[in-house]
Amino acid sequence: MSNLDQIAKLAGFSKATVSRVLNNSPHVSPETRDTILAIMKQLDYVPNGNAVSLSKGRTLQIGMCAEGINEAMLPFLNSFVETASQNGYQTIIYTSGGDAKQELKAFEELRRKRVDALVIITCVNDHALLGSYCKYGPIVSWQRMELPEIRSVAMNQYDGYKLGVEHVIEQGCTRIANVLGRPSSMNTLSRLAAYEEMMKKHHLPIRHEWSLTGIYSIRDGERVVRELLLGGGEHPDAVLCANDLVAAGLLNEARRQRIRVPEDLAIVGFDNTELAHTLGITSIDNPIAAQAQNAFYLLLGKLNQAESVQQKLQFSLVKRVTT
Amino acid sequence: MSNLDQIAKLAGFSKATVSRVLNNSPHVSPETRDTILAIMKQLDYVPNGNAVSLSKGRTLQIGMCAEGINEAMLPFLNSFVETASQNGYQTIIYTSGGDAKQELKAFEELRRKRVDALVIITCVNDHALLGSYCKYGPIVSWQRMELPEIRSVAMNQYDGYKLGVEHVIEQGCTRIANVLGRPSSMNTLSRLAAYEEMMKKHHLPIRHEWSLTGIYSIRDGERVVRELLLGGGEHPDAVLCANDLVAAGLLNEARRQRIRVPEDLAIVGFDNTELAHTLGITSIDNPIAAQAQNAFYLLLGKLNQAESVQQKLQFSLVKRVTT
DNA sequence: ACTTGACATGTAACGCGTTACAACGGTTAG
DNA sequence: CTAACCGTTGTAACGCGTTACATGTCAAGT
Repeated sequence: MSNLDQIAKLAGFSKATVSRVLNNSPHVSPETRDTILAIMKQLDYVPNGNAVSLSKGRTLQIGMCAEGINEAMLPFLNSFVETASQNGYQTIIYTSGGDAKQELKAFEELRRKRVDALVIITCVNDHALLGSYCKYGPIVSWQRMELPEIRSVAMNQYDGYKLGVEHVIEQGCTRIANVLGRPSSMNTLSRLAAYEEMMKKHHLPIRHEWSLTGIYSIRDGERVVRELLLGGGEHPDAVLCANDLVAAGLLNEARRQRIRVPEDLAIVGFDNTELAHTLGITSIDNPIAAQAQNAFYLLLGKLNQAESVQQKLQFSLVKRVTT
Repeated sequence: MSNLDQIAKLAGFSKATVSRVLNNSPHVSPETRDTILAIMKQLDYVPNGNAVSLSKGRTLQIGMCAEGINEAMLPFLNSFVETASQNGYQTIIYTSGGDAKQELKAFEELRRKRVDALVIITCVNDHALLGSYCKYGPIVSWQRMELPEIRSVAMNQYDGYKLGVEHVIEQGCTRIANVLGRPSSMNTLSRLAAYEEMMKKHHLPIRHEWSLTGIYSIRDGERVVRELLLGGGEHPDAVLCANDLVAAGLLNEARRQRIRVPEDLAIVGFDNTELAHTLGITSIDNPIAAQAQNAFYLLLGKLNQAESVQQKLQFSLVKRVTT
């Protein structure tokens, strides 16, 4: 492995000049540049990334912190990685598996200068703890955050959810259930608030036992059918789901149980993923890719780009066969 | 930001001793250790990751190179990231979007010592070019590789595919179609070979126009219905799909076109993902998570673990409602 | 009493680029 | 003819830990 010193000696210049060539400094004569480039090519030289990071004080790496990678976050992940890559940044994935200790390691990497910034997909630790890492570098969250110092690219779920509630009401549904994710998250609270407001507006009854939380996956969605639709007494005639995965599980299990969709049960997903398209699930479109771009530009402090992306950010409802 | 020098001065010891404390060297007296630890805590010190990587000559980071992240690779991705994390390694995602230049950047990161090793999910560049990077660090591929020097954790698709072909023949199908991925990849060739062998064995006709390639996604799967099942003349009565995504698209579009599954058409997926479970697609189970673990241990040169994982590596067929 | 060795700690070089500042030769303005 | 300046290149310190080797101390072994 050759290093900068060797290049300098062979070329007959100082390290500084070689470094200038590497960094495209204008203060190098064309002949010198050519000479040095030739030697570098000859020795098959590339600068050591760690040395560069150490002396420059930045790594061009951004950490992404999540419990695990699932279908729901793929659009965000892909869009973020791509945007970062276009700007010369790489993305490191930290998964915690829901373990706070493990997640903390990701935060520490910011302090240790292994990454220049952090994107938080999910945060298991206390938000205040996360906030205490803000002094080590920029942090942006996809989720809504309680802490003002951590910026978030999440949109107010309130508006999106209202679209869904309004839609099923227009379809003639009156017994509307909610299937939600993390119990006390801002998302869940916003969605519930939207639900209650719309129900009140239309003078429909709010049945709290029809709002389930802690539902995330396909399998969770299947379980919901039993809990919500198979017991005795009255059943909902519409379910708004935490995401399309849940909607898919619900749809599938409902059909297996001979519940007719949408005649007996309307189902609305969230995020409008490929899966919703495939299964024909009505879903609330959430411009996730644009949020990811925003996240990146916010981290870089390039607000202008983020603002220009902002315009794309609004919910819409895509009607398919489940409503 | 405090550094090791400051800790050493404040504690009244040399840098070397402080470093020993950081690295849990046994050659430090307990009192010294306590003193130094106390100072470190007081100054809120953590060692700079880049400096550590530079002097140790390794980063504890592994690069993962793919065209983009999709559902099909999530089990691999998650399993790999988790295994790596348990062993103190982090995973950096490089996506190329199918661009060879972009992919090359990922390879370069190995040479530049930004990552200690590489896992290749898909390789757009010439395999020989990838091979030329072997001298910079360990490389393992998920895909089968033409080059012997690059190890692969892919299983021989031949065996798995045979299960699928045999299964649909047992179900009474005789006009069997293949829907495959990358045209000339080893996977595709193996699968075709398995198909031809089984068809010959059962004296069934091989119709080359029923083997499509370049099909990867849900939408591709939907398209296949038009190409394979809607024209005039004879149609296949079974389709083996490149993966579960394709199977899902195919199933969905087939139903939309009033083709009865499995009566008129049997569908078999590949990989046995969550999606196959959800949609009730018969699928060939591919122990992807175990392959990912293998990949990691191969990279580390810890063959023993890899071998112990090896036992789990065999295909099986999971029958569901599409056959 | 003397060697041998274990243990604790220090010294200094090393890994590899980057960059502030200095220096040198030559040009141009006054 | 000189001061001011530009372009080119070098010097040396810096970013921050790690580690091979050296040194000093004290106890066990003979």
